[in-house]
Amino acid sequence: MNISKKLTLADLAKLANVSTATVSRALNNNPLIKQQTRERINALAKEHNFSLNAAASRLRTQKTNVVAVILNIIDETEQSITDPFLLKVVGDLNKALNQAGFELLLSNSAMARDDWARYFIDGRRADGIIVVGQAKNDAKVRQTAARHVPLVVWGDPHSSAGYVIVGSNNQLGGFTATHHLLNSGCQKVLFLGDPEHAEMSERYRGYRQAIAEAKLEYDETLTLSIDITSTAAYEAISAHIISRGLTFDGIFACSDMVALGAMKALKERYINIPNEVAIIGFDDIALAELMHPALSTIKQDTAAAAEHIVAQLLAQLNGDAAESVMMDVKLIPRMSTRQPPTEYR
Amino acid sequence: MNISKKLTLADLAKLANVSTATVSRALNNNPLIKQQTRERINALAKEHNFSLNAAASRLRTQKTNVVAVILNIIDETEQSITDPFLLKVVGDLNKALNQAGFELLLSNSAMARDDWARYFIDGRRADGIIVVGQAKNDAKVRQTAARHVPLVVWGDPHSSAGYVIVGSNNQLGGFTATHHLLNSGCQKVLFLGDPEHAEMSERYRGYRQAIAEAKLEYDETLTLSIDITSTAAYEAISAHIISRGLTFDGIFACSDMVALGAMKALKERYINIPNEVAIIGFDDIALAELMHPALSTIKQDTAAAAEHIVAQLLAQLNGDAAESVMMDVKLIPRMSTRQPPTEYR
DNA sequence: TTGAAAGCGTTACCAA
DNA sequence: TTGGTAACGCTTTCAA
Repeated sequence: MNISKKLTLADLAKLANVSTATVSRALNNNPLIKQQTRERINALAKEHNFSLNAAASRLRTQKTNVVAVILNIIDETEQSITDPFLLKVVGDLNKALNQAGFELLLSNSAMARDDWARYFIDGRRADGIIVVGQAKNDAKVRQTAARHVPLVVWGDPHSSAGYVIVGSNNQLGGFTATHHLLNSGCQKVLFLGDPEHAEMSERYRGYRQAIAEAKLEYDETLTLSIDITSTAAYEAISAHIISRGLTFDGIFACSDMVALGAMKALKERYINIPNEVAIIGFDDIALAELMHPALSTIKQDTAAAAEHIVAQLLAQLNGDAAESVMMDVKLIPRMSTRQPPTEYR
Repeated sequence: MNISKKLTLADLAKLANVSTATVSRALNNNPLIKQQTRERINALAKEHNFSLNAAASRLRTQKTNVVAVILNIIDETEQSITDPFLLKVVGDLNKALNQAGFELLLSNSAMARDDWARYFIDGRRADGIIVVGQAKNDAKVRQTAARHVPLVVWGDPHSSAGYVIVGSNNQLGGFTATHHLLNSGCQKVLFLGDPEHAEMSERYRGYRQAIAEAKLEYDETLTLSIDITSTAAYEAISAHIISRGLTFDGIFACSDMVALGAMKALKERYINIPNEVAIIGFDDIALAELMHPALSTIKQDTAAAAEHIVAQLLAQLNGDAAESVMMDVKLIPRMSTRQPPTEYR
């Protein structure tokens, strides 16, 4: 369109025969400005396709209206970026941030520079930081929190670590999942996940608690510690069956992706789900109900979580007190844990 | 840590007993600066945890080192943000952009303001724009391209639309997929997708071409036009079988997610895959091989694509000529199209 | 090899 | 209700 040099606010002021101060106020909907003037200037701005220079505005106001979102995962080994659950969280965060007038600057721990607070906050690239996932080691998160920058972490709220955490009640989720399996007739429930990983360790705690409350003996060979990926799950279940046989009749997988890997291993051996082995996951990703049999799971409400995360971040930006939030989880029973009719039992 | 006011470059200059110009040059690795001075200043900067104010820097240089990535999908109805393929693309773009020294500002078409060029480029929020997906209607993309801003689109390179496109050879992909089904013994191949959608329409073209080349008659009742989601696929296949019966023995699904929806519909009816109906998808998402049976598909190399996209964007930023790039696709045969042993045929 | 100083385009204070 | 003007913190030209 217009190849001529980019219009500045000063140019617009000249065109409108007012001061730059007036134009600035009009464009920012400052109530001081007379209604008529505001409309005139806005019309002119639209006509000339004018838009404020964000860099200048940010320099002047010391505010960026940007939030850095860091996917805190270690490529390859850990829960990888291919996990649809993470995308769901990012998508919901994007929506919540936009509604609050912020933009989303995306990073992940493999890329973000060593010092998040320094790079994003001191460097005036963002006003606040959201970290998705506590990973196995939250050293970087702690380091960031120590700088007292606006920060909210999606993780496990049980771990009171000196920073604000929003997350599901993982322990209850683990308990509910395991309890559901036991209720469906399982006697030997296997845990498939990473008991060292912040959120997963809480799910594991819930698992142990459900076993204990059912007065069942805990069998440590039924705790399979793996990376949180489908592939690792597939391999672990396959290896277990090969070396020890089918020593379990239920699986609590610490995420839906992990559950899918396990299901593949079972199906390959023509082990019937749920009759021989029932299985339940965690997250309720879109794929869960597309599986055959449809995968039972513990649903995390990511949309609501995203709103809480943004709300807690805004509180910090306004200098108010922020607090961790524990989200409820919900059992979604599907075919993969369906109790068989009595005559077959 | 340091609660005192944020250090500026000027403060650092004072501490080092040099001018601001020298500090600026030192921090930006300007070769004019004496080695020794540079080291001294860098050490001081590190010691004081100094970091440049990006806003000021951007204002001065008129460069942001940010690229806006817009997920061009319409929520709910179209290929939704829950498609893991999109996350893969975003992840790979993030990596490629970081390597080139850029950050990724994430948006989606539902959120990005009406005029992308104005908002991101004129507003100095980003130096360039990457649009992921041409969607059904590329009006917004054309409008952006008309502004002659640095822009690269992930889409179908066949559609020469006045902007630079990087994407797979979708037509060949569609042909290869359909040809593979026919080769595996299918006679009546159903197309499941959206022939109106830019990339999908090319896959559809390939499908038609393969049918024609095999001298088979085209049956229009075997073209199922649906939104590009698993749910729509599940419903369409279910409805088709109910109303017309099993009139097909192969399905070319325009994406893996669509294929998964179709598989669910088949399995629910105990229709054997691949013996009664073979099925192939497109994308090769991580889940494809986790399905049971594992899903045959056409693999798109997203990592390589991301690098091409960034390279073409960089070319435009440097004022060089940029061109569309067509990526090769690859057939990944798995169990969902496995030819049964001869004695069963 | 370094320094002085002019701006980049806004916003917000103080006056009018 | 509006205007004049001094910053915001950096980079870069020109001079030394």
